[in-house]
Amino acid sequence: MMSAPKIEAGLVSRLERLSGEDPECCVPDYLDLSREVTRDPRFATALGRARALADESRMTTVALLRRRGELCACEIQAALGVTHATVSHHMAILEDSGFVSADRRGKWIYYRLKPRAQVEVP
Amino acid sequence: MMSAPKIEAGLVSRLERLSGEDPECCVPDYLDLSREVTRDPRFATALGRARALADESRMTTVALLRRRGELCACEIQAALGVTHATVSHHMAILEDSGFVSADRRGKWIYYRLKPRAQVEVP
DNA sequence: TTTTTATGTAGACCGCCATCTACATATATG
DNA sequence: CATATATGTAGATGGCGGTCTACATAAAAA
Repeated sequence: MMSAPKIEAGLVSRLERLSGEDPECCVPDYLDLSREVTRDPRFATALGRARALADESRMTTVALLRRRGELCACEIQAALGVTHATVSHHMAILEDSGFVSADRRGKWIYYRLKPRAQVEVP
Repeated sequence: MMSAPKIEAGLVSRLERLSGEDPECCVPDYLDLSREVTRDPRFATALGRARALADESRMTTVALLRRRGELCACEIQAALGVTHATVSHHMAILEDSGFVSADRRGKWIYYRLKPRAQVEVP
């Protein structure tokens, strides 16, 4: 959304007309309002968490962890049917977004869900 | 996740060993467990909702609707700084995933949030 | 009706990301 | 130590999706 597309002249004139015909009608600078929202640190967090769940493998992993409580990487690999490299990739994303915590016990690394495994829009 | 990668022989043997050495230890067929989870209709719904929020433009739109209550497409266009075609694309996704409802009043289509604008893993 | 405004649709482009292979690192075991 | 197992990392690749332009449709205004 960071490119610089053309805003139709009609839209601009309508906004100007709106703000002109009724002083009580607050027509904000929509772009600024948007920027204010996205500047909120919670916005980046929420977006990261949504992205983390927006993948079938990761959503499956979280769903499985909800049921099994704890799974090691190799069990997740078996469940997803992917390579261990892919599992490692996914678990890093789930850790970074705060969904899971990792706990190494010997050769194995066990993952479990952190509280509140959901996404809320700020 | 639907390709058919190679599962290392070591993983298979470990699972076999695990299930062998302790009859109480339930080592499920992980792939089947995964399939059971993803077959749940709520899984597809949750995944669709996560995907819907996993985009900066749409997350911004939902956040703005939470603050403003109601916005027409052209206002959303101004806020996002994209073309109307892009807005139309995004709003269709937000409608399909159940986040927003549309209400046509004259030339304008106003969008508002439906209750429970969040994503929960089934 | 003709024109303008608001939104939808179709198709193309392009960057991002999920996945893989190959190699590296960590841990345990012989 | 050497070997086997478990996981991490780097780089390549292919497909999905966000965005655009161009055209189509809906609704109001002239």
